[in-house]
Amino acid sequence: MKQAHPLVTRDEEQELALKLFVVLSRAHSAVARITEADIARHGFSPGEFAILEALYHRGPLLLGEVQRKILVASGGVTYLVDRLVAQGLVERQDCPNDRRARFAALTPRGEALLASIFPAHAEAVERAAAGLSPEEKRKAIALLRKLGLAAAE
Amino acid sequence: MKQAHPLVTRDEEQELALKLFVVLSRAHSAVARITEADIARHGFSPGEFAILEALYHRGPLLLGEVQRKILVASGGVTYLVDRLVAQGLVERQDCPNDRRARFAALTPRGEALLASIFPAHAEAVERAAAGLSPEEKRKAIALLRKLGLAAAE
DNA sequence: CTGTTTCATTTCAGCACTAAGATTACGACC
DNA sequence: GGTCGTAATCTTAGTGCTGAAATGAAACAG
Repeated sequence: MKQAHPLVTRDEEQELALKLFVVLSRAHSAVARITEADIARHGFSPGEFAILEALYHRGPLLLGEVQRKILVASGGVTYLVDRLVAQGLVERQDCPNDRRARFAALTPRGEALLASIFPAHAEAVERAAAGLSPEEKRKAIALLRKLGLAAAE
Repeated sequence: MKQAHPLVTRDEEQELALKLFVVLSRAHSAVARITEADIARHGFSPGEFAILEALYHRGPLLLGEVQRKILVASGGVTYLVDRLVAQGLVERQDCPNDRRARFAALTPRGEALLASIFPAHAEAVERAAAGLSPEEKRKAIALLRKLGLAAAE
């Protein structure tokens, strides 16, 4: 299909890949450090907050959907949802069509909490990403999406 | 200084930042999943391998330098170096100028091991990054570096 | 010197999460 | 309508790492 890029040797290609991996890791960890500090202010772990955010924006989700969305191991979903249930922010609901499956959904209290803390969180994310202009953000989004989709096969 | 970008509203800016954060997280985790699977083949955790790699490419490093390079908590360096010392791959060396500080350095066995496994690891990273052309990799590297440096303050 | 502050590393307790296996339920096919 | 493969969730034991406090050493002020 696509011929190897003729002006780039294998070694240069490999060096680019290694460099890309380094800056990707460092950028992610620098940005995550900021957003996670904001999350920690409210006493949540990253995984807990990821679930709250997913349910807040998409409504009730099957636990398996939650797992795919937030990328944790199967046991992790159970663990995290249990903790949020214990805080009264999330509840499990039986799935009418499939007795194996269950929904996770925000309780009214969880809904209210997220409505109150999400705007400030979005601003923290905005500050963390403030190093790029809107054009640059758009380019970075397109490139990262392409990279991520290819790496996920 | 730089005027707010006049064609982009606050809400659009925030949405871009949130989207960027999502694709950054997903790209990182997709790529890391591939490289960590390769690392696990040799029985190392990501942190252990990061230390081996740093010492392999830069030679002996002070433990504090290792910490900054691989971005772990202070206790993490001690823990990880201890494990590598127990496997005979790394050794601690006293620092002549400062009795508080210590170097970590590869042993001959660690050096030989890395020489034997690093090429295949580099190829795994190359495959993980194969979704982008060399031009795209260069653009992504520049953008991610800018983003990462700004987020790290 | 002496005291205080700062720095490099280690110790230790604890936590967020993983991975493997168990459980229960669906679905399709004889 | 049993059987078999597969899917969704939960259980459990364990791990890789964090964060705070402790240790010991340097640096600097007075």
